[in-house]
Amino acid sequence: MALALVDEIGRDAFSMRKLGAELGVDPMAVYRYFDDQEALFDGIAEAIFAELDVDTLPWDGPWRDLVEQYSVRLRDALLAHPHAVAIFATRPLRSPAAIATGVRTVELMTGAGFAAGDALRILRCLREFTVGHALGLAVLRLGGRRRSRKPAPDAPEYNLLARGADEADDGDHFAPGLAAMLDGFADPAGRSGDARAPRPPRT
Amino acid sequence: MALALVDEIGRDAFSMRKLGAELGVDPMAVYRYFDDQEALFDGIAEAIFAELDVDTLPWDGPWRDLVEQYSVRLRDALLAHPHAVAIFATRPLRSPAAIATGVRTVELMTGAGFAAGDALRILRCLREFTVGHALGLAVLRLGGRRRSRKPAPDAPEYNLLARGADEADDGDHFAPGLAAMLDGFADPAGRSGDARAPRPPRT
DNA sequence: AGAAAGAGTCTACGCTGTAGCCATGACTTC
DNA sequence: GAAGTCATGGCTACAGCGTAGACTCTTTCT
Repeated sequence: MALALVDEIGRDAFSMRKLGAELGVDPMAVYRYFDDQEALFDGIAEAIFAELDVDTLPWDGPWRDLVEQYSVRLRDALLAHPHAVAIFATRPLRSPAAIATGVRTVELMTGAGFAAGDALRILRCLREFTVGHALGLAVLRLGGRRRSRKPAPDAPEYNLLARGADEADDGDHFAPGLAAMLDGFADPAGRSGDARAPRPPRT
Repeated sequence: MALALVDEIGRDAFSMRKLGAELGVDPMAVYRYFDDQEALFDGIAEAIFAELDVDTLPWDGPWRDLVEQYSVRLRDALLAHPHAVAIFATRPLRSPAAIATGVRTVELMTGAGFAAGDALRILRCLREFTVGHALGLAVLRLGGRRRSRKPAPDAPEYNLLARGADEADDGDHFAPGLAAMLDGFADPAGRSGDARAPRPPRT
């Protein structure tokens, strides 16, 4: 499986020839099933999307729970394949399954009173934040090269950034960020109203 | 200039040899200045960051204006180089200039009452959303291949997603998303009133 | 004067994506 | 059974890639 090989050796080291070798098959045989490497990467993106298992999302609950769950699952699925996040992030993903999920979500949100355009805007924001987060985190975790060499707490150049980095883990801002964005969308005028899921306390 | 060449022919078509040809120089000459292609791409990312011209940001105003301006400028700079967005998004950017900007921003936010860790979390969220947005948009705009073939409004398969896409342009959700996230961070308890008051100290 | 450093060039190696053509076996249609 | 079609995989070959290593030429420092 192409995704597994990318997970193992990374996107840069990946090649059609190695994929063929992994499958015990001539490299050119892969081209029977995919037009070219781009198409194969499209398949990888779809495979990651399939791991979301969108059917088991809380489709019957409030829209906020649904999109929050969706975002968390997407994040987790992406971080499970750090070497493939960039592949996922750099293509549109117009597979029927993805489109169907999008339609279903917009339907649910229009049912909750959103205009279709507004619903789509919110979903795009969430997706972009989630993908951006996963990509940034994957890059950080993989980028083994020269590590950040953060100054020690008693060093003179120990600045606020370093202290902030000590206080904040690399990935623990996703849930707060997601909640903040949803809060902002749910309550755009600052008025409190109907559905406001209780936010998990930060830290 | 490497960035200009990437802008022109795209990242995939880019090669050290073509860069050398563009500069009217032997391809290997580039290796005098950059260890390898990765280091050169690091330089491209730094060049994009330099275009932000962070010194002219509203450093004397409220933190929210600052980070909002910063995000908008980052988005604009990235979208000005659609072929290079993926390059920017897939490396950590630890240049001195970028670190100094981060330190300065965190300083301003702690001055406004934030804990350093919380400030850093907020900045990370904004950066990830911004980069994710620019990347998604660049991919959409460049991905010429099979266009989306959205169904016509009177076609039977004209669904809510298509209607949403008609109502919402590709890129017009960035400002609302940014505002929503900032609203959410400024008013984390969901209570209306004097927004943008930082949270009481954590733990 | 010589030494050292910097800049650019040339060659070569192992790797890449993939076009084109051929071999094989299974299945369909007479 | 015979003949044709089709899916699958193998092999070869080509143009291009990143870059290691050794070389030359020019400028600057002592």
